[in-house]
Amino acid sequence: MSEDFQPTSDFLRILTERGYLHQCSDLAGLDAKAKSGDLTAYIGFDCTAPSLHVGSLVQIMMLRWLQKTGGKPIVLMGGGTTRVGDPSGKDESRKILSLEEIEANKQGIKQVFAQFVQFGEGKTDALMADNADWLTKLHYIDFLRDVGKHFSVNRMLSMDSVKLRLEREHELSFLEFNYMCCQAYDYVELNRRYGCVLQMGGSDQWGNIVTGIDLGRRMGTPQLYALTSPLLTTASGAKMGKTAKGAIWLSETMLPVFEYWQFWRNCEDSDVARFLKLFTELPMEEIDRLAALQDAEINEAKKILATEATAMVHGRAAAERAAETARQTFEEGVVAASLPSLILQANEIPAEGLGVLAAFVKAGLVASTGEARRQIKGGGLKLNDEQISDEKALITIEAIEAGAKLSLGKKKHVLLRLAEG
RNA sequence: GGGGGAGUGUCCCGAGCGGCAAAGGGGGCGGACUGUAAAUCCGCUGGCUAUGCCUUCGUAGGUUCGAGUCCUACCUCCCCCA
Repeated sequence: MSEDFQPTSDFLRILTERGYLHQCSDLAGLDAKAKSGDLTAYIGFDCTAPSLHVGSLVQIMMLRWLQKTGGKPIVLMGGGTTRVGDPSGKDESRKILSLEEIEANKQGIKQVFAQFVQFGEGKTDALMADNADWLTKLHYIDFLRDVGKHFSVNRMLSMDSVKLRLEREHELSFLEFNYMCCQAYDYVELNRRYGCVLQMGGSDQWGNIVTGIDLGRRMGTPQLYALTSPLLTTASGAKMGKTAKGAIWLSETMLPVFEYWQFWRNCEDSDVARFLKLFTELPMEEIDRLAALQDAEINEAKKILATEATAMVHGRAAAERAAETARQTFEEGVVAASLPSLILQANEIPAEGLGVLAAFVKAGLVASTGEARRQIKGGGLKLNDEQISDEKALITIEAIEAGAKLSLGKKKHVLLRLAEG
């Protein structure tokens, strides 16, 4: 990488100073292009889930910055490539999703984007494309002759996405082997349709992106560019956004706002500065000030990080509500009514009361009654801040009406409530 | 095409003389200590109507009172020869 190069375009300057930049095929060339005020770039997202999670947030933010600095972002939905399945970073083939599922996922993902970029018809308005529009119309023999002849199997075999499967001795189907060809072709197609000259993505996409540039050159596109962001891990090396309890989703229906806020609040000290730069839009001077805080004071920076990052996804009002809920819960020790809650129908509760094991499972705090038992043994479950020692304990309707708070550890809380009427 | 080896707990890596819910790590979760952090120490890390029952060792059969372990076929992978 060319550490010496000082970008002069707003876009690359911001990406550089905020830590989005991992690799770029030609910084100087791209910088000039960005400066010309006519930069169209895309990032592809496969429709494998009904929402995106924080693992994709870096990419989303890059599109947002692109728009803010005068470029045109294209969000490419992988309606076609999702039917193939990207082998990058996966041990096994993903199960084939039905067209309905893919379509539903696409809608969910589109909603997430509406929070971050402005869609429309204007020059810098974002555009949403779907590669199903062209990939599903290709004819096999024509595609092999026109596109396939440009691919070298020798080089395809050396790509990380392929090598991983080979090294782990897992099967790689011919279907998946073709994924990179589809992605490369997407790039060419987006250039022809919209004049897109930059593809961005996570560092694991480098190979696929460069393959697209190469294909473009052979098929007569103008010079295309590649830019990747670092693969996000926490300071202790764990992959971002994936916990045992599930991914950190960006959609409220899949993860309560409070828990999203908590995710950022609980980051490691050494991640604070990096996360502030990547996931908030606070000015750099402010971030420098926050990052300089030491010891317990850095908690202030974490709260700001949590609120700013949450506001980005869920809106300022919801973020501040989450911050207030956290303040009451952790700083005052009060039971905040705005904690995530589990609404129970009266008929779900047996006359003698609801068993604690079942209650914790229903609340989603533990995955099974077995885990609930184990947590009780380890002293991890609490009812209204009292450690539960008897796994047969019951929670009566009266107790729920009086207010019942279930806790796993010190940080995860769920209120039990009775449905109205 | 011929010969040799391998696939283990649905997060990963990896032991496993026919009695195995299966050693040990890493990761994760909980406890102690803290600042809702890190580091450190301790516990847990198949499911259930639970002193018992059910499901797990690539897939499908077979031998056996009993199979991760032995046999057969198939799938996938690695190595050597052609």
